[in-house]
Amino acid sequence: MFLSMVSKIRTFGWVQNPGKFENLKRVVQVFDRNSKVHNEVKNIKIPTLVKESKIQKELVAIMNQHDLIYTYKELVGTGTSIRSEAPCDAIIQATIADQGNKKGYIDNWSSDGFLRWAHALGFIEYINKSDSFVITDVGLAYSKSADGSAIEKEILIEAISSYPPAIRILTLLEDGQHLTKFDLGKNLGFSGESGFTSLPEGILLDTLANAMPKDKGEIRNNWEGSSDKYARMIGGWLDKLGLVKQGKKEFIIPTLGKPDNKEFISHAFKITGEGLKVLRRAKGSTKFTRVPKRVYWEMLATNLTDKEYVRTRRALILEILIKAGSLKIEQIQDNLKKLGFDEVIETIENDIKGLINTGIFIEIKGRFYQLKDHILQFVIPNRGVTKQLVKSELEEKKSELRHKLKYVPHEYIELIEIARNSTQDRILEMKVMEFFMKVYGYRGKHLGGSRKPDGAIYTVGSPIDYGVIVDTKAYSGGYNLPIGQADEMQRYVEENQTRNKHINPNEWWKVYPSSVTEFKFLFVSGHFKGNYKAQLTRLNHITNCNGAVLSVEELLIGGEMIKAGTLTLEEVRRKFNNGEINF
DNA sequence: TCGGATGAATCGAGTTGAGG
DNA sequence: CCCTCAACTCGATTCATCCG
Repeated sequence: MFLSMVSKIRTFGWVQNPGKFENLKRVVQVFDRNSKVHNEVKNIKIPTLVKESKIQKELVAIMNQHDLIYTYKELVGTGTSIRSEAPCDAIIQATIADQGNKKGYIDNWSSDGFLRWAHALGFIEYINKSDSFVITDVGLAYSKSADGSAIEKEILIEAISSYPPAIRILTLLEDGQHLTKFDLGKNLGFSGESGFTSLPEGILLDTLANAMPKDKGEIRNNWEGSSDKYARMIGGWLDKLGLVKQGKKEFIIPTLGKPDNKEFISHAFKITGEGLKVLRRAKGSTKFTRVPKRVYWEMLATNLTDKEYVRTRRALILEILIKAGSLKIEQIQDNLKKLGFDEVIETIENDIKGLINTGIFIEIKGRFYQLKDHILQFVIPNRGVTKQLVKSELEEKKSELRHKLKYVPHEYIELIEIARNSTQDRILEMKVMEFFMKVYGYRGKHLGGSRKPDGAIYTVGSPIDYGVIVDTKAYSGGYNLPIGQADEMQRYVEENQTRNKHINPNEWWKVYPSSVTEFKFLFVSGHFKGNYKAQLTRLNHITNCNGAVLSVEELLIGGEMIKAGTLTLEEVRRKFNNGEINF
């Protein structure tokens, strides 16, 4: 590994859209001047699809160069705000037809996906300083292999064997289990952190079981985190190569009056015999017989606020492990500190778990960590001394919590980040409900959907059993509890008081058993600001019901105290005083 | 369902314009 | 008039679910 100056920070290694190997091959062949596809794209596709003549001429000209080196921009191009109207302005866009062949080309995001795919499999190589790509020897061999030939398949299997996330999926399936994309997604990459969202399967199945039949298809289609999607796509590739077999998985999820109710998830996978063989070879019996793994700095975090810092930290941990045989966690910590990264042990452990979940074999024996893989050399970009990598406040807070929380599973620490990301509302909603049930020990349900609160929880066997109507909100700047949201809560509290089917036919309040007679309301978000207090007081006066707001950080701390036995749900009950709950 | 498709959040380079 | 630097603009990048 060596440092290199760069200007662009890109993301590689995690592929969202592409699924067809035929299209992958076309993309690789664009880099092979002797291929048919190269000529087709240059002479037919680009001239007909790229309307802007300046761009058209430029793209044809670079495809006519002697050495085919394309920049990211030339390959991927750009989009517009109304994406379906974005003009074709790049090579990969023109190389692949869209679904239904309406426009004749794909958009920049899918083009980016194909680029990442070809790069992840080692068919093209990234040149940092010019932000461009060239074909590799393996890529050229793939390009030249006959379609559908044994050689082609061999090349693809070899390539996927050195792509860590694919090996991770095979490893998770190794003992023959039938796992869904959610099982896999939860254990893939830096799962849980921003950029690696995974939906809690239990909550999803429960929501599915309790949904109206007409809504089930939509839930099954649309409820999917990024990690779940990565898992689904990798599973799909492996299925095509015969290494896993995709088949739906059924679950018995009892609902009210239907104790044997069945639900299914279509995206589930089992390893095949051939898959096991490939996995054994990828693992090898010694470091030297293992298939070398392609790891990139650009895949060590994706959507994180602090991705540059975190990627470099993770890359350095890997580098430390590559250089040493076997190290204690404290030794890794010391080494990192010498490199300017002062981190608590739990952060390093968390990073190593993420590296393992990315498909890198790191053995943990007692207190010792040892890298079992042969990692191909990769570049850690260096943005120069002017831009020092500094830990952000958010990273600081997360590492503090990693240190503090002994009982709460650390995957929940990412709620701190998720709660600030307004695009992750659904994940936050589901995870918070899961947390209340799994960690606090409340009973209840994630509800969601129209005219229902996000969740309803309650106690059983407390001195005074009570129910809480929960609303969550992911918000970047601090949540001020706008009046619209408060009004919505007012409606839920009142619906629960009157319980009139004609007012709300979905009767969401049926979650609460008759033993629960006291109710609270609660808003959960990253942090609160503005006049949330006035809204809480107003709600309390109108509904005669006590409520509160709860920050995600306090949610975690409360969960820790419950697990440690220093807080009870009865004590939590007394904290609903129309203000912010602090433990 | 499969294989992308979509609107949007965010980030950072470039532009503007107030202050000196 | 020219320089500095923060505020703001706008295009590029990357989701996190969505969907024909």
